[in-house]
Amino acid sequence: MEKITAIRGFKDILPEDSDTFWKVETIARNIFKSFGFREIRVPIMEKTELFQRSIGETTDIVEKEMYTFSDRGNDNLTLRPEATASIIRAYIEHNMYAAEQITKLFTIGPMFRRERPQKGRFRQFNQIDVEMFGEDKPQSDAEVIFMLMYFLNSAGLNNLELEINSLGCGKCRPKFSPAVIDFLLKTGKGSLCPDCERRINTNPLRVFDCKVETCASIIANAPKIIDFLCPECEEHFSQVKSFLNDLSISFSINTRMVRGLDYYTKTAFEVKSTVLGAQNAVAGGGRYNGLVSFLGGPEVPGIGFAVGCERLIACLPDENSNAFKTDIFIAALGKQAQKKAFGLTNELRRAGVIAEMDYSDKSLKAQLKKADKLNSSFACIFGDKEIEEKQAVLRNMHTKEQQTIPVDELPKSLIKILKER
RNA sequence: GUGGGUGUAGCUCAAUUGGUCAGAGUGCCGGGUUGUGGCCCCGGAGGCUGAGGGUUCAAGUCCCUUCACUCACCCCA
Repeated sequence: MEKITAIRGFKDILPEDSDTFWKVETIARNIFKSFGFREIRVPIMEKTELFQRSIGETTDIVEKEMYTFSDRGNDNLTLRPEATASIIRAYIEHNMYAAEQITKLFTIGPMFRRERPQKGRFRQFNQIDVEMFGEDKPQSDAEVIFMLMYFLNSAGLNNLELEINSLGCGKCRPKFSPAVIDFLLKTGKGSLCPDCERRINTNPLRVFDCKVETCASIIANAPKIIDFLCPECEEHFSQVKSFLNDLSISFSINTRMVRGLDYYTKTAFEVKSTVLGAQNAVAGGGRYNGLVSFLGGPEVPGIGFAVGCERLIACLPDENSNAFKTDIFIAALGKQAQKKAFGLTNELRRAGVIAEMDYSDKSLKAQLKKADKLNSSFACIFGDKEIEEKQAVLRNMHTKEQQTIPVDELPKSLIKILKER
């Protein structure tokens, strides 16, 4: 029989790693809460149209990475490649903008992108996603970035680089794009890499991101977005920088950072780790002031970011040994003891004690071996003999010290000892 | 989608120019006398050498195909 394996790029998160995910998510929830963000859980699938409209028809995500299919009712559906679109959809659908001026939301869960897997990149991966609606003040940009950095540091990340940029708005971008295209056609024609030649027509701003050396050297002299910002965007950007400085957040300005999704305006930012390899972006985000209305909602500004959980965990120093610990192992010897121990073990568990036993009536030696393997702090030796003498033995597995406990006080005194240690 | 690397016991890896090559360590199970774990010693289970085809007297070892994993490009978290 041929064995069935998981889908390519889809990973099982095994118990050892699951603990780490749990820790990271808990830190996120607690920190976000203190900034006033509340959790929203949105579906994993949406109508394809939602992503096409929000992310942009010509982006790589929409063009070739989405898991899109028709279901049995011929509805055109897509497994979400990111969370922002779904959250905005929910925000509009439930008229959340009417209930309050500012809405702060976050969600945690899996995203799907059909890319070629590599280090730090999977087809199903988890993101922690944060969105804030209704506020356009530069403080909010700084607040969100500050919260992100605070979270990443709290999760245990150290070697991080924060890069920010401004992408302008609907007023300044139309002036900038033609300037870039013009420059590329004049200066770069023929010397750009094939990908960039193509980008001139499809998405000229992306040329800025190219890593090919010849392209990079050409682009070094290209017009910069920040030189084209309208007075409003310029003021906003300088305020953001100023507030970040006030919050002691160090950053660098990357005028070539453009980000892959079409909807960003004004502030864009990215957090990179130096220890990850090629896929070094741990988190990224930005402002998207036109998107809510573009998706059918009111004119409400928004800003948000996403953190890649797998990438975050990948750059965590791997000291955390998530060894499973057991409080007590009940070593039952004999038929009668087995029967009573079964009740005892479950009684202990009901009291919140991590208790284990063995059902096969093995030798005491084998059972203690098992207790040791389970990383048990204590072993309770509980045989027919102990029942006879009405005294069970409690063995401390670290110190080897043993004490006797009256059998008829059994669950109670064990719970007491274990809770008080 | 494109390119490179890799695929041998649960895990990490060995197997001279194709010729007893199917191994080691670790892990797992058991034992080292009567009811006391970790160390040590001994024993045991466990592999159609990723899959399919070909060359050969003979193939983990060569060739082809395929699948998977992995790294990089592309793009992004």
